[in-house]
Amino acid sequence: MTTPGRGLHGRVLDTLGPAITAGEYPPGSVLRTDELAQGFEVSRSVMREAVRVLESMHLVASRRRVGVTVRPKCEWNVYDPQVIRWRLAGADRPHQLRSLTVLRSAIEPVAAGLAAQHATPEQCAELTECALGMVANSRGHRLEEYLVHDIAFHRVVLTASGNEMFARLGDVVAEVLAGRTHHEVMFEDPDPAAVTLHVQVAEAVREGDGARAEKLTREITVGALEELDILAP
Amino acid sequence: MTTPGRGLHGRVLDTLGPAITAGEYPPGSVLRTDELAQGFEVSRSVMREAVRVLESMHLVASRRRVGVTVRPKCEWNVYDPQVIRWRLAGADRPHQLRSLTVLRSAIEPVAAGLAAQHATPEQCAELTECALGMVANSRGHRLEEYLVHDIAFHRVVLTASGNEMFARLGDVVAEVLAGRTHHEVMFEDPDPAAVTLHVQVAEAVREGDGARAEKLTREITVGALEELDILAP
DNA sequence: CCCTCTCAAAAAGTCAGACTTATACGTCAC
DNA sequence: GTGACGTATAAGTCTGACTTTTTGAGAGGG
Repeated sequence: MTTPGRGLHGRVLDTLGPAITAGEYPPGSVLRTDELAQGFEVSRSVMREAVRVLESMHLVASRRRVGVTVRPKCEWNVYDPQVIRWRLAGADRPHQLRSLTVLRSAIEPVAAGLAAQHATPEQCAELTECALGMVANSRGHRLEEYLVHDIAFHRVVLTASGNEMFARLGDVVAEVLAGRTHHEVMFEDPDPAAVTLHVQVAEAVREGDGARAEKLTREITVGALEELDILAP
Repeated sequence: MTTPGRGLHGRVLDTLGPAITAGEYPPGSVLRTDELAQGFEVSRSVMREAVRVLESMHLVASRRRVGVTVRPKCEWNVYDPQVIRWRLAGADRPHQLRSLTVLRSAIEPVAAGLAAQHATPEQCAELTECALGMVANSRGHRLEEYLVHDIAFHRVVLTASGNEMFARLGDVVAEVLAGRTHHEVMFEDPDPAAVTLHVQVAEAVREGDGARAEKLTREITVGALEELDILAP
């Protein structure tokens, strides 16, 4: 994804980050830098850099004379893409997937509404292309090809919204969509109704109809919520 | 806010972070670790730790034989609370405040709807208390006292939603509300209509009326958007 | 003239060891 | 029991030497 082996401290993080986010060390656990360095067979400098990164993610707090203490889950920087990836890779996956899907359901409709106002002609064309790609791969178990276009579609919408906070959620949405295709439901072809909705969103954005784009996107995200059995009776 | 002087590397970040997020180094600029270390009069170890943190925020990328290059704005981890604080403290403030207010307008209504379903009796009580505090301080230039209750109110709503992603936006909303009171409009007493809306949201949540809580919160956020002249004609 | 291959310089990366500083905790006197 | 004091501990800092990767320049050949 990002960069596999970007230095020794990176490889330490690849092990330590998932371990912490998976809850292997309960909140308040104390780690010693020296012991960790020995355990990973790296120098203290390297281990210190790794700890600094974990600290910047608010996963741990380092205090003199005490050690490196694991912070409670509620203090983590849960929007850090790295943290999201670690959690999606671990036992927390289902819970994380639900949280992110709810987040999507709040963001994407608003983003689509803004995209209808701000999208450039190029972005409109790209959007239409993505929607057509989805249609073309919606039958015959072409799940991977469908996924590529689905991800691209939502990424364009978020970018075209013109809001940098929305735009940066493109990677998160990509992870959620990929996760759904690879590990959850979706054994057969995607819901035809969802495909149609994507085409209609592209239309609405092209026509500058923000209200319609928002409403249609809300229907898409409601579908995503229902797939995960997140709904109020 | 967090911890002022948590080590030398922290003090380096306090200078370097704001400088980068303010755009003082254009994207692609190359910094040398050794030169920076000399400039800040710290050892290379300390400077390396600082660079590692900036790297984990995707503000810079470190490559051998090249140096530490500043990444383009669109790649930054803009949800990192530290990055948000740095940007709010710099020249980017107005733009950042708008982005975050739009984000609020997408998140908070949905969060309020969920809070109506999931809020504990304690949270309902706390919410009512906050709303009453806002009413009590809505007249007579008691802006600071009003702000405290306003922040607490929105924090409770986000927490009570039961979604960890929403909950972690409490700090962001606090920054936005504080920013509005301290640096933007709001020279006189807050809008009475907004105060009433908060009281009604507390009611709706207490009664478990998610749809009403969502709708009322949407009115609140629309008001916030209008204050910043963000609206479509 | 252009292309490729080689090589050396440059900057990050790694390591080891010594030293400093803050602080939790135990001890002792009161 | 309460307070002041001292000590052990683990993080923090600094330094200097060494390694590794990568780029860009220059040599050589087509």
